[in-house]
Amino acid sequence: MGRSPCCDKVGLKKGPWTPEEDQKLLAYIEEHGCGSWRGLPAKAGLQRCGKSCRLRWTNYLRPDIKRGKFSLQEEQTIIQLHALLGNRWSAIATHLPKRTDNEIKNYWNTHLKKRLAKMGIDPVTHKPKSDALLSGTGTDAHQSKNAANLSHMAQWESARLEAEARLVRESKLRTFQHRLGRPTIASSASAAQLVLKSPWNSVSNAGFGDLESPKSTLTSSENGIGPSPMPLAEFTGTASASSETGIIKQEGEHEWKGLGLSNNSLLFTDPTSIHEIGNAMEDGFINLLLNDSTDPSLSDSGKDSDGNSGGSDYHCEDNKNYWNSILDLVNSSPSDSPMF
DNA sequence: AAGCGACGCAACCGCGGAACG
DNA sequence: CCGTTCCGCGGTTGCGTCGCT
Repeated sequence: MGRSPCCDKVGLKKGPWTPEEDQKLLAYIEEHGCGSWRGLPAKAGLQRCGKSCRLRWTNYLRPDIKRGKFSLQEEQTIIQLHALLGNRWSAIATHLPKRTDNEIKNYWNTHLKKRLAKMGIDPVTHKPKSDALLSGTGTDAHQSKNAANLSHMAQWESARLEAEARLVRESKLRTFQHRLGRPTIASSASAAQLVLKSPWNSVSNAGFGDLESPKSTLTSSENGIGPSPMPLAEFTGTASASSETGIIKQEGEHEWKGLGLSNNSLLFTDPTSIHEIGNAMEDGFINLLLNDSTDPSLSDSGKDSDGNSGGSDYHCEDNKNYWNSILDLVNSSPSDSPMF
């Protein structure tokens, strides 16, 4: 249908932004808000296209951006959400207060992806590389059915998170504009508690008894009150090299150490335990789908910190724990942070 | 001290889809 | 319903910085 360019290519500046340009953009947005990006540059006196202005604002100038090193908890959150969502950086960003999707994407590509690769984990599938190869050979009908179910649930969860992300963004925008004295169109989502449920919520009594429903409760940031992000993992910092596991830890990297699941935290017993992530991503769902899962001891809250109950149950437990931790993660409100 | 490659981050590009007339 | 415009997302690139030789 023919698409006009986002801006006239001639006469528009490209490349790094100067402090003067930043100041102009900031001043304009503080004055008028960021309504139409297309018309903004001309009004703000900038020789840039609207796209460039939007990018500069969202990735750099926004006052609610935290810059600098990612915390361990943030790293863990990114990895877990990436396992769930894939390269949906904007959705991931909504669960990381004050981080932009671009920053998360860059951090993933430059740090986390390499780190997982070093640990023998496919950063795309979050499965151990050997398993990733094997997974393509499965011909069993039962297995493929389970995989389809897994995929289906993951798709729903993904779609739900995207919807959440949109609502959070809208809420943040309204908050900012409200603070600028320009209240925008009222939305039913504003200041309201939003509850989005995944479809399998409704079948929890028919086989997902112990699976904490991936229900999200979003509270608008306008009230400025919200629960603190739950701790997700426990790390112990170390700069030592681990020749046994083949993992070379660099300065600033951390050994992922844990003791099982405790108080909504996913804990790894050793660096190799992260290999369980891949299995958990697939097997966790499959187990949940296949098992009766009515054992109340499988719920997060009652989980023993030992986690080494042994035998095949051990894998099963870990997988459930892993998936529950991800669901817990996405259940935590992304809007708990004071955005402005 | 200079050269060179690796790395990290900011910014750009193209596409998909929502919104609107 | 269709065509057009605009926004936002994800992938990619380019350039500055750092560290090694």
